[in-house]
Amino acid sequence: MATYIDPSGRRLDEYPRPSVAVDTAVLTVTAERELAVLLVTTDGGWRLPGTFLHERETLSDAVLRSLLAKAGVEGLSPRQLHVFDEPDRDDRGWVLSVAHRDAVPFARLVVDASLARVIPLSALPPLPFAHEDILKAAVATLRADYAYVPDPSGLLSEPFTLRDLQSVHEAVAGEPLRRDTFRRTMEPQLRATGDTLQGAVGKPPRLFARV
Amino acid sequence: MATYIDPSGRRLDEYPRPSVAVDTAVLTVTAERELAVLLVTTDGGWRLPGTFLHERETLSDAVLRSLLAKAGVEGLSPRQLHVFDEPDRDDRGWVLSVAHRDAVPFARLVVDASLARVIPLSALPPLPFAHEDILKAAVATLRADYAYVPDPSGLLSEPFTLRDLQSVHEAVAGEPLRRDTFRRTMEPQLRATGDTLQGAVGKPPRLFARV
DNA sequence: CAAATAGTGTCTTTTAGACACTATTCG
DNA sequence: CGAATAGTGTCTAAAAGACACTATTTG
Repeated sequence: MATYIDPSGRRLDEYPRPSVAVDTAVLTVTAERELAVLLVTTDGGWRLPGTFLHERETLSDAVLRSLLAKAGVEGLSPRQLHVFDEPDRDDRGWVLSVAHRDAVPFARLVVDASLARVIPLSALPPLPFAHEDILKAAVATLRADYAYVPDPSGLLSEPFTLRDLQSVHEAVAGEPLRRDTFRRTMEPQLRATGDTLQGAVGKPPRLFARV
Repeated sequence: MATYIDPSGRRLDEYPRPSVAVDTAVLTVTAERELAVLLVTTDGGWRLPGTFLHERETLSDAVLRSLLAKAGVEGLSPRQLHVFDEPDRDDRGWVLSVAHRDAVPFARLVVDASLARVIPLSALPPLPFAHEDILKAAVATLRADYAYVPDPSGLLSEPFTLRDLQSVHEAVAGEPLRRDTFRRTMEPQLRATGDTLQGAVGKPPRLFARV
């Protein structure tokens, strides 16, 4: 890559540099089938988990590091949402914050309740300004991902029934979905295991897996 | 916003900081109705225009500064695409590059041909690796924007005929569009000026403006 | 058998695509 | 009038939505 040249001839990588942080909205669906987000608490308030970028670390690695510490979760695949220029004017310095999103099964989030909680979106505490926007963007992208594809983030453990899958999709969408249309959209994208789920009233549902 | 706390108790904003650059794909449609991109030349090669972020400057301002210098264009509204972690391994340091996209009428691009050119996508020279990805993402978002909305980036000067509008949309889409479907999609979103364009063969087309 | 849930057939509505027809101008 | 382009009616195809029916289990 060519060097960026400045009219003054100065080497531009010698200008002052910003601190770079990552903040991540980790979304999940609770056992009660509510869309929820991982929040951490500091100074009595709540915020999305984040950290400063360490030297030569990738953004993705910084996200994973911050989440491993706060939610004991590994193997995520964070997705970038947006860079916030001025995350906070009264902060201690010049900070860029790169917002990320991830989604993970509730069972894989192991949080120390004194540091972090998984909180349903219906019971959200006040968040720092930019964090509300990050959360909105995170939910919007998750909804787009789930609109036509069965559980692309693997929130549901396999095998599952179509009813289970629909309830997860409804939690993500935040609204009820039509049973027949949902089945016709999703079933062709699933693999029937050949088994059925026994033991409940009614016709035993077939079990499916992704791909 | 709460302070980011480190297990070691170190103030994380005292870690080494990356240089932050912006690179922008400025797209336009030429008089020949070809989708084209602004490229700058350095060391005999071509690349997307970019610059390092100056102190306390917003990303958007850095994009505008770099484009004002290279294409004499003002009043853009750059849109973030993605942050590249490792824009170049053999670069002189630790650099994050924030990719942007913008679209501007061809007539407003005033380039010094020895520094920069507007080059149709059909005649693209080799670009640095990440820049090809930026360009792809820029085109994809522009296509999404233009799919159902008449010229949202204002590439066409008003007033215009539906034929003109369609040719711009075809340049963006990279494929021919159906005339009747296109009209039915776009006309309800336009305002007829009440005038027609005189002087050519055939029925004089009505003139429209956005909103 | 009644209740409950799974799974499907089919009609309607909506939207996109295809095609051809009418309308108005220039030369 | 013929050629050219603008604008529209309408049929068809595909997709989404609505609704009700059949199927299979438990108790």
